[in-house]
Amino acid sequence: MPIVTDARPYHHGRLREALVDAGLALARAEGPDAVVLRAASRAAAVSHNAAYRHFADRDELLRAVAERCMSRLALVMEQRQDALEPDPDPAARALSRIDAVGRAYLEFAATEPGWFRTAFAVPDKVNSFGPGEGVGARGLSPYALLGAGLDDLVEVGVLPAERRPGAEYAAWSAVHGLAMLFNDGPLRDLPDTERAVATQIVLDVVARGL
Amino acid sequence: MPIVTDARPYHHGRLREALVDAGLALARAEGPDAVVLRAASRAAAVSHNAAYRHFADRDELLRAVAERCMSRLALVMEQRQDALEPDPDPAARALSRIDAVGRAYLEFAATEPGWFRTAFAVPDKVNSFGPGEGVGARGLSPYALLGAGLDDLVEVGVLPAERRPGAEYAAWSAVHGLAMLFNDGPLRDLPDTERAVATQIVLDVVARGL
DNA sequence: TGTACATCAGTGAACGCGCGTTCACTGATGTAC
DNA sequence: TGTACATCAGTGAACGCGCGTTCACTGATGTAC
Repeated sequence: MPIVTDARPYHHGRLREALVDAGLALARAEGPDAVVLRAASRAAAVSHNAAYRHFADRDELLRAVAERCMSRLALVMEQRQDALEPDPDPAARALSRIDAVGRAYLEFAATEPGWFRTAFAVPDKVNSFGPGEGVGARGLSPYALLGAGLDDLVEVGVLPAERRPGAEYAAWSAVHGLAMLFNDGPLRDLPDTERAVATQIVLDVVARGL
Repeated sequence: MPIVTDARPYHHGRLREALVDAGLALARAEGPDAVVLRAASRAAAVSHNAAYRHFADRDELLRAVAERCMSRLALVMEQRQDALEPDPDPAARALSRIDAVGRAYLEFAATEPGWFRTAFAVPDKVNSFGPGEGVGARGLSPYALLGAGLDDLVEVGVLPAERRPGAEYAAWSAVHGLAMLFNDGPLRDLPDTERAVATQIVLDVVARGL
């Protein structure tokens, strides 16, 4: 029997999770480009190629991290919705729920720019990450949460059914664009008060336009 | 007198321009990250540190390239506007001119994704690049062209004056967001026909919302 | 209950890549006298 | 008109960086018998 003098055994035990956690920390601080195998291995206190026992290559790690980032976005959306005051009026409720989706998106981009960029850093289709990946507590992706909100708008009669198809494009583009302009774009130096104004204008225009 | 046997003299003559041109080609093919001193120098057939005679560092080259990209965007906008059929109705004319701004933006992003990303790759404020930089043939930046279009809308009575402030945010965000989702985002695999639909929806919603 | 052996999960050294940047230099050019 | 000299615009070698990835390896674990 070997004498165990160190709390850290030869076998890590949960290295895969540790690497993803480390990658998440890197993504948070520096964005997707910082999610590299060597840095993640360093953070997990493991030699830099131990990672190859758990990921085929760097891209596989990045995908795992990006999926977690997407989940976090979904969770923020859900939290924002759950925090709403109960409203007896179904139309008002549906409107405030979709508003919460948009604001959560912008809040996430503003407070976690690294994670936000990382969530969109991997090539994939609309419903990224396949079923059950990149989702929140209700099992819905951010895109699905947006779609559900729009469906509700139709149901309560706020959104004409004929305008429902493709409504995601308008809502998503506007909010995504604003987030990009704020984070990495020409509006990055806009003061907070002006940001709030811009946010309100964008959400209003989309709501009115739909 | 040295015997000149080579067409390429020791002194390049217009190395700065040659490096920017090379950087532009790199940006076009691979985006802003590919605008690196060594590759640009190679393309200009010059040793890789000759560049330091003309640029303080890599970032200065990137800025010069990005500014040219922004100019190209402005030029595409102007071309789209100039190509419009003359319309006697001032309101219709103003509307089609602002529509052309948005479509040119999306067209540029779609046909020149590398340049598009590069144009926004340098940290700067709204009116990037200072006066006279990043502008089109009329001396206006893309942002200024958008603003001018919105001013026209007010003038012809299509846009209520009280909604003019901040209207840039809504228009720009929507179009920028769609471009990002198409180019580097989750909508990158959308077929062309669906792209056209999404584009139309986004432009319609913004127009109606304003 | 013991043991041989396959398998799994790590280690450490090394290679190659391309980059930014610095150094000491040389060839070409222009200008004061 | 000639010439010394400052200045400008290049060259070539080198350093250091951090990365991805591969190789041959070793320590730990689990399982068939």
